[in-house]
Amino acid sequence: MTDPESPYAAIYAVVQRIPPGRVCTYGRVAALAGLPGQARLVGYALHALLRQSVVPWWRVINRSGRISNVYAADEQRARLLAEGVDVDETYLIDLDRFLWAGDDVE
DNA sequence: TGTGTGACAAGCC
DNA sequence: AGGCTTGCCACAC
Repeated sequence: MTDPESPYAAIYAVVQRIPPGRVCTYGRVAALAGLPGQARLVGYALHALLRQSVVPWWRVINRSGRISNVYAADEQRARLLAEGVDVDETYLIDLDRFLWAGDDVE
């Protein structure tokens, strides 16, 4: 996040738009950020946010509705539970209830 | 400068 | 339905 023109800025902006108690998938965030199919970039960008709590990176999960984060999966699950998101012991999340389509706020 | 890898997604078998 | 393969971009060595 060195240049505002960098795709990372768009990713961060989208993640910040995710309402509390709601989660979003990498692909969804990527699409909203203007990077269709480039979900890997989202994961890579969020990887650098682990130190910065200015962005709710914990609200971003994979397409399977699970936390693939091997670096802070425990912390992410705790944060989601604090947000009101029901996270299973196997890091499974109900996308049908907590998935944010992005149409809540424009 | 070039090769390999990564918090993924979609397609195919 | 579930598992395997390919594509994509940016960054580390």
